[in-house]
Amino acid sequence: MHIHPAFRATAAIPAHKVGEVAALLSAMQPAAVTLYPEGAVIYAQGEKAGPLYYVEFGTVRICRLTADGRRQITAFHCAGEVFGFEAGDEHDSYAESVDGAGVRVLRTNCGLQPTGSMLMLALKSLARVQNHLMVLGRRNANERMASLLVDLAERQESDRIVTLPMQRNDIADYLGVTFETVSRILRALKEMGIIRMRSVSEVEILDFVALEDMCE
Amino acid sequence: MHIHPAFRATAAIPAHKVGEVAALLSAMQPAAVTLYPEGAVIYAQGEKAGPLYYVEFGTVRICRLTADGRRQITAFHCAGEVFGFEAGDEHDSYAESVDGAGVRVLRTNCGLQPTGSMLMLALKSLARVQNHLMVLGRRNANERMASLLVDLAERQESDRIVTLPMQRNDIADYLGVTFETVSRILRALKEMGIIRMRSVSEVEILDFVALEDMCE
DNA sequence: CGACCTGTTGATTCTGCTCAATCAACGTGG
DNA sequence: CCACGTTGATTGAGCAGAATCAACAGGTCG
Repeated sequence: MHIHPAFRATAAIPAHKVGEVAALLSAMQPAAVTLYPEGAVIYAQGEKAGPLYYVEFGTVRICRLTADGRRQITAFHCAGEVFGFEAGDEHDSYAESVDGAGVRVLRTNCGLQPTGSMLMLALKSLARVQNHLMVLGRRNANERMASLLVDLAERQESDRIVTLPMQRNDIADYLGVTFETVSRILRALKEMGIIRMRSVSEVEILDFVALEDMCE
Repeated sequence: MHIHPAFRATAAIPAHKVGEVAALLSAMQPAAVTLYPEGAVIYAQGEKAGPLYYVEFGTVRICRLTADGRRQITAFHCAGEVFGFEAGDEHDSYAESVDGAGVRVLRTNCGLQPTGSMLMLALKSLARVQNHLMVLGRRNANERMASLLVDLAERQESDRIVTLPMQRNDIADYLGVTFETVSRILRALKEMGIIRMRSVSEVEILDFVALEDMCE
């Protein structure tokens, strides 16, 4: 990853995501895009919460640690999505750039009344997390990987080629498995003729229906 | 369970829960309490969403099913809590009474602007689910059980006696394990001297610190 | 070139699941 | 009152899936 992220082609923001945040964006006079290089912290655990963040390009991971150092990634956020919701006045998760991400701060001016679109976005986050809860609670490793691939395919609006912006370690901590298991599952999916790796971070989906069947 | 739930003593609503929903309750002219007997469906999957619900007494479970019938309980809601948030216009989870629960419908009159307290409650739900995500993704069976016990202890405002309003099956589907494993873990915790069972649904916590250590 | 990092693969271990038996509590009907 | 069926909980034996430990490959960068 020697090309500076700012100079890479920015992922197009999927059409279905533009509408739902347009109101919020215009209402909040978003600041300029800040560029967070790979691995950079956007906000830390324990930091005072408040503003929301809008992903202009790239990918962001939301993480939480256990006392003994195990990490769980609770969400990835791609271009066009909003993150940073917090119930208390402190972040109990932290956010990092996965691959060099451009992020706008949305000033919510906490005093003002929250807009309906803010509630709607919070509910989107809730739905997404609830869905992931199901995956972690009741799915085996194969199914977990399948659901990530389907999820990314939908977000990237392509059922042929899916790009994995994050590395194996991140996938593992998102799916609640080890990175070795991620490797093995990808191999298994290859041997089943469901996917093909074009490169280490590019998956070609050969049988999308099979993937979907695995996750519902 | 031959005593009709309406005649059982209603659980006191913990003090810390009254404040945060008071505004919402008064703003929404809640309807009368509806009594849902054990196992009754409060809303179904696919049903049109809209109203929120306030738990007056008893416990409610929020569930989701996989295509092949596996169930994940994404949340339990106790007296004083609000549930029913949904991102789309249909419920993609369903809600059932665990033990005979009294529930008020909060009419949100969807057209009106959502109140700040509504957002706040949605964020509380989000935080709770994110926390559970961590439990399912990165904790073993013992730690999962411990976190449920600590959670219930806090909600019931007692670090000595915790009542389990739900049965083993429900606990299992909440923790993402089998009900046999729940039994085994309770035995293990007993043998470690951390808990004692006063009855099948009443846990006496002998070493609260040990439990807390197990879940953070 | 050599050090390092990420990813892959193999061997072994172990946690929790599956299958199954047993038990206790409760309700029903003779 | 007792025999019986049902339901939920407990316990055991064996197994499977994923973790752990370890070796190695390929690419990148100093």
